[in-house]
Amino acid sequence: MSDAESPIPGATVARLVDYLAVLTRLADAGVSKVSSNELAEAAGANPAQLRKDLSHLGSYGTRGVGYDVSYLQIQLDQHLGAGLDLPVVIVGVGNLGRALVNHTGFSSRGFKVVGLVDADPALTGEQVEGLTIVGDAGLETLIARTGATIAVITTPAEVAQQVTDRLVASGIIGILNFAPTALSVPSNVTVRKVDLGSELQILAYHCRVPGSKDSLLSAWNEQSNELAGADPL
Amino acid sequence: MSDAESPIPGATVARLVDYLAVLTRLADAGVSKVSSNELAEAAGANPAQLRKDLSHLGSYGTRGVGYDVSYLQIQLDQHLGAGLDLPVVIVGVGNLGRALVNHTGFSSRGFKVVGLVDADPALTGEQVEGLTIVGDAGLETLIARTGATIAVITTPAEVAQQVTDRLVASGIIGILNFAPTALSVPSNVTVRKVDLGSELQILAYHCRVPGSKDSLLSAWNEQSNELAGADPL
DNA sequence: TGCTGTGAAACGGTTCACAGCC
DNA sequence: GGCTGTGAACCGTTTCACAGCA
Repeated sequence: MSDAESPIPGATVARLVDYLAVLTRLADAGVSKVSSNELAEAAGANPAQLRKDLSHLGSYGTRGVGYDVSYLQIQLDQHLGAGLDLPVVIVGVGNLGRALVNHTGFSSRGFKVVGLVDADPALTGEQVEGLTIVGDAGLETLIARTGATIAVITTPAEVAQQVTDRLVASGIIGILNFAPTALSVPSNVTVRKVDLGSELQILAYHCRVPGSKDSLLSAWNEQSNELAGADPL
Repeated sequence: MSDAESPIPGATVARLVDYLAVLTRLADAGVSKVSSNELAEAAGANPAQLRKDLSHLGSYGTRGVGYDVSYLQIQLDQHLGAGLDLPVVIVGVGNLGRALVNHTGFSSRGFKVVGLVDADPALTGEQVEGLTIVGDAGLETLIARTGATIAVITTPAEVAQQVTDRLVASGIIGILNFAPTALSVPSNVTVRKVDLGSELQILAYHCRVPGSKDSLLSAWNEQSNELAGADPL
């Protein structure tokens, strides 16, 4: 079903991306068929959910058999709009920014970093992975020249909003925000936030609580309680 | 309400972490009172949701007035178990791993990177931010010595599962996984996955679709349709 | 009066169970 | 028989509307 204009649930999209990654790996490994069980396990999902997810795009499997790996891969590619080599600019060339320039996960999924911007004059002109870092003032020109529509922000939180405003004014419509601050943008612009500190903190919370009693993490709490002013929980 | 044993909804936990970050910033700026409107806006949430979220931990506000910034900050700290300087080890000292060692968002939220592991013999012994990189074989010893219970994996996907197995066997109960692969762990271990490539791809999808027609991103599609293999710049 | 705290309704997403097809 | 596709039940989350309190 579902050939109308993509009403794909947001949560499903996130998983489709994972399925696609697994399919690509399987195809490279020469595997030609998968069942929903196998694919779901490899992607860390459950089979019923995978089938439900796929049912939002169409019926690409064969009952009693499974899915043809490369066929399903192509279908997901199309639905997700992958394989385009979309140009991306990175604003903020600190440690994280530099790590992302080299990140293989970007290129392997159809993105190409085409520009780097950093406000620090000491960095202007420096070469990173074949790209020349552009100064603050060059942001607008860079975007116009490269035709980038997606930007990654890895600046300090304090300047993230101003950078955002200039990106949006320059035609950027998608922002991946690593700065630990909320960004306000017009409704036609999409922001996705990734806060690495938050991720760790959320993880730590889930370690503390769900393990029925206190989970092993409380071992550390007790250990550090010797000279702790506050008590946990 | 809710003084029983923390049945805090998972989705709420993620936001509480953000509220806490904003509160910390406000406290540093000398602000002493916030309303749910202000706090929600600063954290990128909506006021009703914020109040609902907070109601899971207790009644820490004053009706008709708002919240006392530092008091609420302390309460969130306690409920989230923050402020403990939890020791964390990073396995895989590539570009991303190095960026995380220096990441201020870790230390500011109560985590301390206490160890680095990398299988590349060329890196063994190298100093990064005052820490000496330990070889593959030293993983177990490092964890025992530092008492770390949380690990960050930034290795290639191919070795992530073996690394995980050894981490778990060494007593690690929380893993932040940056490798683009699903990890299987015993039920007492919590894994949180962050796939940077996926994040970009999900962002790109949301840019393509929701903008009613085709959104500006299709401008790039058309532009690149002139010659299929053409690349920007 | 104004803002918090919260039941209750509405929503979206997940899980279940089985019909449908190979 | 086996595995996909999918309606229907289930569950968690969000939103709403207003009661409760300074």
